[in-house]
Order: sequence, then C-alpha cells, then structure tokens
Amino acid sequence: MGPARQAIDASTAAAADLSAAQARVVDAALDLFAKHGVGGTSLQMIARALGVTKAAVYHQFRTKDEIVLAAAEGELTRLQEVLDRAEAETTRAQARHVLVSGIVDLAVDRRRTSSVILNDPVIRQFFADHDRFRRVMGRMTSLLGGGSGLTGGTRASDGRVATAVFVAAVSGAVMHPLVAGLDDDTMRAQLRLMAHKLLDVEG
Amino acid sequence: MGPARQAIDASTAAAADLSAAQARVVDAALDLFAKHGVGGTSLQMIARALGVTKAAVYHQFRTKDEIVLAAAEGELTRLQEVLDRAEAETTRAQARHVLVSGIVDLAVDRRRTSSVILNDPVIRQFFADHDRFRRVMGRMTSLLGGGSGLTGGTRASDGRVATAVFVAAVSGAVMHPLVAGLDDDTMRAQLRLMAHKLLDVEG
DNA sequence: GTCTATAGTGCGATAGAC
DNA sequence: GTCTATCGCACTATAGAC
Repeated sequence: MGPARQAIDASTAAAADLSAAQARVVDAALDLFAKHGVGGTSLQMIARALGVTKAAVYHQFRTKDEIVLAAAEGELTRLQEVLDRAEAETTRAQARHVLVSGIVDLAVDRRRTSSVILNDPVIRQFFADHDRFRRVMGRMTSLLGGGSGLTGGTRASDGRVATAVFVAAVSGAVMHPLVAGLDDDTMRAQLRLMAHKLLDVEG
Repeated sequence: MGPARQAIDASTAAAADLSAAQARVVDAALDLFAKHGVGGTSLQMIARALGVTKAAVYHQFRTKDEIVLAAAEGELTRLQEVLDRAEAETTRAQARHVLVSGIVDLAVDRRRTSSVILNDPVIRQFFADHDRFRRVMGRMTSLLGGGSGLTGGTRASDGRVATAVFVAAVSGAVMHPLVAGLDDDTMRAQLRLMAHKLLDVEG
C-alpha cells in the first residue's frame, strides 16, 4: 500500500473509530457509492475493488448496512469537527467564516464522496432517523440561519432554508458535470464567493 | 384510476411520447427512484407498486434501462420546454427571469422526483454520454452565465460555475430534510430570493 | 485476516397461455 | 395487457479450514 492510500485510511479511520482494515473497506465503498449509488453497490463489488473475497469483507463488517453506516458517520464526523472549530471562535462573524470555509474545503477535498453521500436517498433515510445528524444540522442552522440575510425575514423557517440551500449548493455543485474539469483552487474560490452572496458571510 | 393520477400520467406521457400505460410505469418508477435510488429500485418493486407482475411491466419496456431512460428524458424534456419559453423572450433580462422562475417552479412541483433524478449517479452517467443533455446545459449556461454577477470575472468557466451552483442549489434544496415541511408557496418564494442573490436576476 | 464452499433469496429477462 | 412459470445469475450472509 502506498503512502497516499495510508493517508486516506488514517483520515477515514480517525473519523469514525475504525481499524485500518475497516477504513480500507469504507474507503473503497465510498468510491463505489459515488459511481453507482448506495443501492447499486454490492458487497461483491467492494470486495473486488479491494482484491479480496466477500467473506473477508464480512469479517470487518457484519452486514452491508454497517458499511453504509460507517461511511455516513465518517462524513458526519468531519462535519462535526468543522462545527467544533467554528463554535470555538469568539465572535459570531468569525464562527460563520470558519464554518463556511470549512464546509467548502470539506466538499472540495472530498468531491467524489461527501456530496454523493449526502444526496443519496438511502443515506438520507438513514440520517432522518439519526439524532446525531439532526443535532449537527441544528448547530449549522443556528450559526448560518440567524440574520443570515438570505431571506431578510424573521420566520423560524428562514434559517433552515438558508442552511438547506447552502449545503445543497456546495455539496451538489462540486459534483456537477458542468464543473468537473475545474481545479480545486478555482472551485474553492468560486464556492466562497457563492457563500458570500448567499449568506452575507465572508467565506 | 382517479383524476389526479390521470393528470400525472398525461403530464408524464406528453413529456416523452409515451403511452398511458408506459407513463404509469415511469410514474411509479420515479417515486421509487426518489425513495431508494435508481440502483436500489428493482423491476419487481415497480410492478408491485402498480399492482401487476414483472411480465406486465416488461410488455411496456424491454429492459430496466429503458425505464430509467424514459424517466430521465421526461425530466429533461420539462427543462427543455422551460428553455424554449425563456429563449422566446425579447430581452435577455426577461429570458433569465422566465428561465429562473421556470426552473424553480419545476423543482417545487416535482420535489420528490426531479431533484433526485438529477442527482442520482446512475442518471448522471446516463446524461454524460447524451448530447441532448449537454445541449440543454449549454443553453442554460449561456443564458445564466454571461454577466450573471456570480463571479464578477471574465473567464469562460464562470458561467458554468454559476449554472452548476444554481442548479445544484435548487434541485438539492427542495429535497433537503431541513425544509421537508415547508409548503410550496414559501419554498418558491425562498428559492426565487436565493436565485436573485446568486445570479443578480429577478427570479 | 483471508480463503473455499454453500445456503437461501431476489434479480433481470423470456416463453407461452388467456 | 396481464398472467403463470421458469431460466440463469448475482446477491447477502454463514460455516469452517488455513
């Protein structure tokens, strides 16, 4: 295994308390989820991508659902870490800046996985019943929502809409075929500009 | 079959030259695609949703891929119709207004299908090789992109980024769990406001 | 930690009767 | 246009050897 692969494994493992072998499985699964969707990815495909048999994969996770769960939780943990850093800031403006640029960086770094994971209907269903996911979204909403400038209104739903639009725009845009050829730096700059226009925040 | 179901069938049939029976299949398939993804939806699930057997579905479409194709083309046709209306306007500003509000209306009307279809990896792969899809995206980009105000820059990539962000934001936000409870009128208003901020267009 | 082998199930797709 | 019945295959998951 090369150093690049080790780095990915370490990041994936750290994000969800996984062994190196488990992280390798999740890593391969994420790539396949992005290409074929969660429902269109089989355990056999994951095993083949790793060059092992299905039984070897089953030794790391008891079911396919557990792999999906681990993959989703890893991405969720990355989001949580960004939120932790943002909430540690002293002013609300600084917190927003850290949150927005952190999310943009996350989406660009993990173009091929983060966005697809967040948009897959299977994962959405997964998250809908998970308190941890709702808590993360709640923290994002309360940081991005209040006085975000998106709506100019005062209803409680405004913040949720602003957050939903921002998350959808960032996670959807990085994967869009129209911008598939753009380099990471350009992508980051454009998304920060977008966030600024959308939220009146310096991303 | 009730009148509401007939109306949906008529809309689906008109969008892609389908018989009423074929439209019913596509209609059921779209619902299931939204819930389980394209890869996670089987012919048996579609047949069960319609209350018939697999063989009856196979009488309408020769393969599962043809159902996916028909579903995708239906949504693409709806986009094309909006573009046709927009390009018929006399001024560029009016054309943009018609395009933006048309897309917002489309996304809200078909919350449960349009957005998922556009974001499913299987459909993306499908579209990547389809000239018709690229042409539609090209027309959108040339209307939304030039001097859109998103970037303020002059590079050729700017328009594509603006278009990608706008499409991703609209199609992603309508399905987002954070705004699942919002009524259609509020959703439309918020998305128009978002488009205005993002593109400097009166949506 | 990985393998072979195998179970049970559901899949896409086809043939032919009504 | 719908049915029953079926083929061949890929799937999830398990058992047990190395």
